[in-house]
Amino acid sequence: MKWSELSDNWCPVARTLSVLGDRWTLLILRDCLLGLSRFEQFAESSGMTRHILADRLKRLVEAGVLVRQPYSDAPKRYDYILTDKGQELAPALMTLRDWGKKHLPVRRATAS
Amino acid sequence: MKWSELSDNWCPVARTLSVLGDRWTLLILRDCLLGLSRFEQFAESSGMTRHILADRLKRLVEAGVLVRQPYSDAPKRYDYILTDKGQELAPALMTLRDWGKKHLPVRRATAS
DNA sequence: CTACATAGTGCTGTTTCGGAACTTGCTAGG
DNA sequence: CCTAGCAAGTTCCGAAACAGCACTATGTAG
Repeated sequence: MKWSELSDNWCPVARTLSVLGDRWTLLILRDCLLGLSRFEQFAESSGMTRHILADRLKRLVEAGVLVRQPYSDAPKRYDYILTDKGQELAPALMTLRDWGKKHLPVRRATAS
Repeated sequence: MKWSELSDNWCPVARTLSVLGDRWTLLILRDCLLGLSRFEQFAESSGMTRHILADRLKRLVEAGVLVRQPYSDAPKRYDYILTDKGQELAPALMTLRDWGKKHLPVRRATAS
């Protein structure tokens, strides 16, 4: 089965994953919840390629999870802001964060 | 950045996603929470290819999210069972389920 | 006119994935 | 013994997705 066919699945979990179940999308949502809103910020924070980032942002806007708000007219520039719909995913991210903190400690020392 | 490099990320969300952030893994977890435990059951329920399924199950066992318990000696056969660590992901799946129910209604009529 | 900043696109080679067939180990039937 | 069937993978190949880097578009500053 192709991934794209999941959007009409009987299972709401599967439908949700058809929107944000790929490798990078949830990372973008994390950044949004951290307050980031611009292309270059997402690119730097997540480390994903600009190519994929552009695609994911477009999909998230189409899905109504983000909105694209102009913050500059001169060179057309946009902020990507979470909608209420997107905000409602915060609890899931929290759970994933707590799970990672508890079960996946960093292996390489990062503390000085 | 490659996906595999995410496992040492400073962010616990990123580390969690390095384990279960790909297209099919959360669907396997869903099936586990629904009570499925065998290869063929996962394959049929999720619709993913056996190839990918075998790989994901292996990863989840390595990550300690599932355990592989023999249920037959004669032809060696195994159940894949959620560990406590895996059970702790249930709240995240619930959130995704509720979000899907609320925001992603099925487009094709499935009710009779 | 050059340099810089933001937000993407295009191109190319590498990975991963989808689909179907094949393998392995064992049981059941003829 | 020979064939069929089941469960759990594994192999192979073509297709899709991805990583990395360069390049474009639009505007500002010097």
